[in-house]
Amino acid sequence: MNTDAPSLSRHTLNLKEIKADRLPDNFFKKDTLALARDLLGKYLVSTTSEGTAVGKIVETEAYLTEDPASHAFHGQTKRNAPMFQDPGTIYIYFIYGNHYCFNVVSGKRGIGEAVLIRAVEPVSGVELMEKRRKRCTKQDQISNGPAKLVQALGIDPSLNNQSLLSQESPLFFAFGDELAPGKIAQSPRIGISKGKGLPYRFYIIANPYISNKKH
DNA sequence: CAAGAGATTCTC
DNA sequence: AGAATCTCTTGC
Repeated sequence: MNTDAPSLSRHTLNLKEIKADRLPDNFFKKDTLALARDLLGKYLVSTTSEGTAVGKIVETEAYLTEDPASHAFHGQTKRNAPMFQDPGTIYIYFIYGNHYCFNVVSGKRGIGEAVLIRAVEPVSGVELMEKRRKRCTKQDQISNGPAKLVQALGIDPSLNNQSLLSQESPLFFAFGDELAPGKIAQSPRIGISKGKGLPYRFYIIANPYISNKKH
């Protein structure tokens, strides 16, 4: 029995209601590991000309300063400059010649920390997400990876370095499901070659939409 | 299923 | 050169 099955209310979500539930600015002004954990269960909302799509965050990773796996480890560069902006800044990077991944900047301005959103569970606008992920045939693989969710939600890479906290932002976070404390797990991060031992990945236990069920 | 490799381009 | 990935193919 899957306790994460969609509830009826999810099908009735509309943009106005979700906007009223936006996470406040001070939600992001906390320790980066705490933010990575606290974003689990929250909604990530993306509005485009095609419509609105919403995903519940089920997996995140923290990238800290003094962290060999972080893009910011060797200091500020043109690429990672958004990481050194205020918390709530969008950091989108291009990877492996094909893909984009989405992070929220965390921690104090100037230190270079962020939370990578690794997987979301489709909540609203599911048809739109399926359309954008045309090649994906399996229901639970529409948004179970950092580049997949960018595609599914239609996150525009040109949003890089903009603030999520702005009222006009087409991309923002909102309060979502209450999470029982026992549902959160922590593990090493995925796909990195340095900093492998650090348990900076957070996910919702037994959620079908996490990116890698083995970790 | 699990494992491996190609895709494809930007950054340092 | 190598990358905070995805997809398809191959082989068991």
